[in-house]
Amino acid sequence: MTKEEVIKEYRLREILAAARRVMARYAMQGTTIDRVAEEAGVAKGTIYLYFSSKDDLVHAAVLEGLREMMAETIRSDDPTMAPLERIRNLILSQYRIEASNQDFLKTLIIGNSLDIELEGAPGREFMRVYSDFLNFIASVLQSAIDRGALRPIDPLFAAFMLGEMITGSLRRRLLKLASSPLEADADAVVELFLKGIQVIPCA
Amino acid sequence: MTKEEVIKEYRLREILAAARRVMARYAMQGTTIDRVAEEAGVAKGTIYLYFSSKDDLVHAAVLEGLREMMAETIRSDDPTMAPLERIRNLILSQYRIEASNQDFLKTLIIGNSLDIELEGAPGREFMRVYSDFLNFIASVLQSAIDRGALRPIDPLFAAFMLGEMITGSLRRRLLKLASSPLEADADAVVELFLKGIQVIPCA
DNA sequence: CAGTCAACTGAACGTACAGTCAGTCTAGGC
DNA sequence: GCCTAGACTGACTGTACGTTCAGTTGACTG
Repeated sequence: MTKEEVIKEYRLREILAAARRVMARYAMQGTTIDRVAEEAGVAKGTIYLYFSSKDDLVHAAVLEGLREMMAETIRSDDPTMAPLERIRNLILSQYRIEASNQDFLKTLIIGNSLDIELEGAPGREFMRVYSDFLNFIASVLQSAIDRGALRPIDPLFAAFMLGEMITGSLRRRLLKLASSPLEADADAVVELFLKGIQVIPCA
Repeated sequence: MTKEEVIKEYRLREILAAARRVMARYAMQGTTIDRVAEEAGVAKGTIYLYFSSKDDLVHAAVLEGLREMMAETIRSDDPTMAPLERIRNLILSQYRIEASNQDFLKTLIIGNSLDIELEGAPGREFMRVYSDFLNFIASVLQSAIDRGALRPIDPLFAAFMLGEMITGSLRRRLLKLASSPLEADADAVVELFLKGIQVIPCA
């Protein structure tokens, strides 16, 4: 990589990071090119040297954020753990990761959000990244099923619902409907996901 | 109520209904006062006789939509049912209701969404309505706990998570990640909520 | 040191809308 | 049948913001 390429790469990162900070601070509506340019310390026009449009920039920034979070979750996986422990560990990790990105996530899961067309290149890109992640979680669940630790539930369904439960639990915090410590919250999700709410009958 | 009041009330309903149709069709970004006016068959200025701003209109329309759906769920409740049957019935009802409003909900749960400040009058109004609903669901769960059908879980937590699971399941459909028949989907949520995914050990 | 070129700048442009208001219409009272 | 109040209209205004592009900068070359 030449020196110029390094600088360009650095600028790109800087603009993406600035975009995410602006999104976290001003929500989607308040995210303007002017603000991102100011935050990144570049002129408005410069942004258009790196991104073809505002949508392009926003999509890239969000995608990057999600990708990082998913990668971090996957990195925290330890395949040598016992199945249930492994799942519990993944849930706690993702919970922690989502919580530490809550300013960024806030603009995605409460208040205003993305304007994305499911059909269309960016939408498909999102779905591809997300599906990869779901497949990873599903494979972990599947291996637990194979080992007899889980009921033979559809692993993709369970993976999706698990994500929704974690995000939902975070949303509950952001809506100020929960004030319990983070760990207690995460444990409650683990418990609910594994055991449900019904009184456990004798199998 | 005088004749004029009846007419004004009718206009108000018409504008709110038009706003919801426009939201469902064009998503939040594409919802303009011009479009709502055209859809309602009134002039732009007329809308400002009934609502003080675009935000005011949008908030009122969304609130009305949510209120109706919640009321319909509550109406479907039958307190004489056995606890688990009663919960199952509520889940299936809400699932059906959400599914039949999916065009409207789509703009709220995927793609772009509301720009609402949690503090501030509209935000507090939303939370009040939503909390009422959660309290209702929680009371149903509590009565099942009292009867020994459910584990002694925090009922407000469970009520919230249940809502997230149902909405999440609908989101999965909207994202085209599920194509199973609606009933099968709803049943899977019931099952997951009640029993979790773990193999049921002998109590 | 002059010349070249790509990166960068930010004033200016165009547009899409929210919101306004002078004017029109109509129903009901006198 | 005229008058008035207030509901309604829609052309117009103001503005915020995405996008552009003519000009500037500065690093490298010969």
